[in-house]
Parts: sequence; C-alpha cells; structure tokens
Amino acid sequence: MFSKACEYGIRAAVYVALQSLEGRRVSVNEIAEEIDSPIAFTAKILQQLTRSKVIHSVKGPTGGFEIERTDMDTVKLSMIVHAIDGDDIYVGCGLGLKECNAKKPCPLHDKFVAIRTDLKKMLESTSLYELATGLEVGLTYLKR
Amino acid sequence: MFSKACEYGIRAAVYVALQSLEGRRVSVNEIAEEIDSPIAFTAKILQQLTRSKVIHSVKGPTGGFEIERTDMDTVKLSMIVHAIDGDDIYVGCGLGLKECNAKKPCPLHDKFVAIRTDLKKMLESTSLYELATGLEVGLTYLKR
DNA sequence: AAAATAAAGGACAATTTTATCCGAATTATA
DNA sequence: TATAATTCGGATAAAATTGTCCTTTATTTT
Ligand code: FES
Ligand code: FES
Repeated sequence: MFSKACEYGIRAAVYVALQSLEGRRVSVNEIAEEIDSPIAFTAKILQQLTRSKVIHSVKGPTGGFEIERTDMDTVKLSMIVHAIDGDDIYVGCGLGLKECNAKKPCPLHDKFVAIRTDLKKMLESTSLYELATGLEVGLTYLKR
Repeated sequence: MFSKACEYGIRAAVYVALQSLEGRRVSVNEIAEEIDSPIAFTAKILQQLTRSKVIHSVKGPTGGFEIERTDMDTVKLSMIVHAIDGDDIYVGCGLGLKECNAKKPCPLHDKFVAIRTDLKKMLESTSLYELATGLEVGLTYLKR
C-alpha cells in the first residue's frame, strides 16, 4: 500500500507529535529507536517531512524535531503520504494503465475507484493529533 | 497498490479470458502486444498463473494460453493477486509493523483495516468473467 | 523422422527502492 | 572563541523488483 519510506515517515511524524505534546523536542536517533527504523534512512525521510512543512527542525545542541500543537490538527495523513509517495495513490490506475481515466476505463476502474475514494477520504480526514492521542493513552503502538 | 507483475498478471488473465470466450487460444506474444506489457516479463508471470491454475497452457504449435468458461466464474481476482503478490495485502500492517495485530494495533489500525476489508471483499467477489465481459462489449480497455 | 512452433525455465542485466556513510553547516554551551 | 551536538546533503552500497536473453522441453505439422 505505502512505501517503506512512507510507513517510516508516518510513524516518525506520529512519534514527533506525541513527544511535542509533552513539550519535548526529539533527535533522529531517538525517533529511529522508538519507531524501530533504520537511522540514516529515517533521517532522510525526516528531511523530506521538514521540507514539506509537516514537522519543524532545529539544528545544533538541544535541536531536533517538533511540531506545533495547532499544526497537529491541520497536518493530515494525506500530506505525509503526498510528500513521500507523491500522488500515485490518487491518480494511478489499479491495473497500471498510464493514468486512471473514466472515459477509457480499465476493467477494474469502478470498483477500484470506490475503494481509492474511501482511502483518500480517510487520509484527508485523519490528523496527526488524532493518531498521537491514541498512543498517549497506551491504546496503540509504533513498534513491537 | 499492486506490483507491476500483478498488474500485468491481471490484465493478461482478463485478455486470455476474453479470447477464450471467442474460442481462441493465445500466445505470450499476442498477450503482451494486446495488454502493452514487456514480452519476456509477461511470459514469467503467465508461468506463475499457469502453475497456480488460474489459466491453462498448451505447448507446441497451436498451443498457447486459455481458460475454461466455468473457471472464469470461479477464478476471482483475489486468487491472481495472491498467486503473484502473496498475502501481504491481507495480513500486513498499514504502517509496516511486523504484522497487523488488533491486540497491539498501530495508530492507523482501525481505519486501515476498514479499507483493507473492503478491498479484500472486492477482490474475492470479482471474477475473471465479470471483467472480461466489460471488455467484450467495448466498455473497458486493457491498454491505451 | 525431421522441422517448426510455442511454453518452461535458468541465468543475467537494468532499474528502483531501501539503506549506509561521511563531511558540511548550524547553533547552544563551556 | 572553541567545542560539541545536531540536522543537512551528497555519494555510495545493498537489496528487491522489473526486465531480457537463451536453451530446453513438449507437441504439431510436414
Ligand atoms: S482506469 Fe484503471 S482504475 Fe481507473
Ligand atoms: S496493526 Fe497496523 S494496520 Fe493493523
């Protein structure tokens, strides 16, 4: 469904949000440790998320990654997925035709679009805050 | 969503079904031409589909690939996806945890499972015959 | 029986994705 | 001002996926 990079990106963003709720700024090393992901690769992904304004970074000692409380509400999963995986998931054809096109649809078009629309709605309506709060109360996990 | 191999596999299977409805057995070359896919790679995928009994192959002159009319009803998309991409799409966690597990769910679990369940139902209820008939009447396309 | 046709299968090549490493830039603190 | 901590960015490496080529096997036709 999502690329590895995107999976790490979402987990990382949720962890940053969780820690920001506690007023803590976190380093790449801590993030990678807590979400169980490869450090250097995670660093690359955090750079992407920073460039696309999903999270905020601060260099130097005491630096790290953080996200404003208000941004946790406006940042939706769709922004993270778009920043990392692009819009393939939105415009691509399920059977791999050049593009999804209702005028000349592939045999799976209608059924595929129905599911993709649900996925899109879900991604566009789910905020980072929502995901972080589940973690906060111990209902959900970022690693096992 | 699906791998390239799986996309080619589904398109190929639908084309074989369409031609079998007309009583024609088709070669790898014709299939690759008609679904606009790389020939040798498509041949590999057709081997997988043959081994997993999705389609039937005949060697030698006048040989090629075909599928029985009755099998077009029993063969569902889920079988093709499973034969080529395995069961990742069914058991995998949306955020990349080792496995999807409701006892220790990732933050996206509930929302992800809802969509995955719909996808699963769709794949399990869509037959090759159903996809081939749309093509037959010129409503859908396998290439553009 | 020989020749021709088509799938099967193995080895290899190219591309993309995932992952690592290391030096440069930035900034707080001693 | 020097040092250390931290992100940034480029180069490179490893692994997985996608794609090609060529030989073998089965089968039909001559
Ligand atoms: S054309 Fe294939 S999904 Fe729309
Ligand atoms: S645990 Fe992540 S989707 Fe179920």
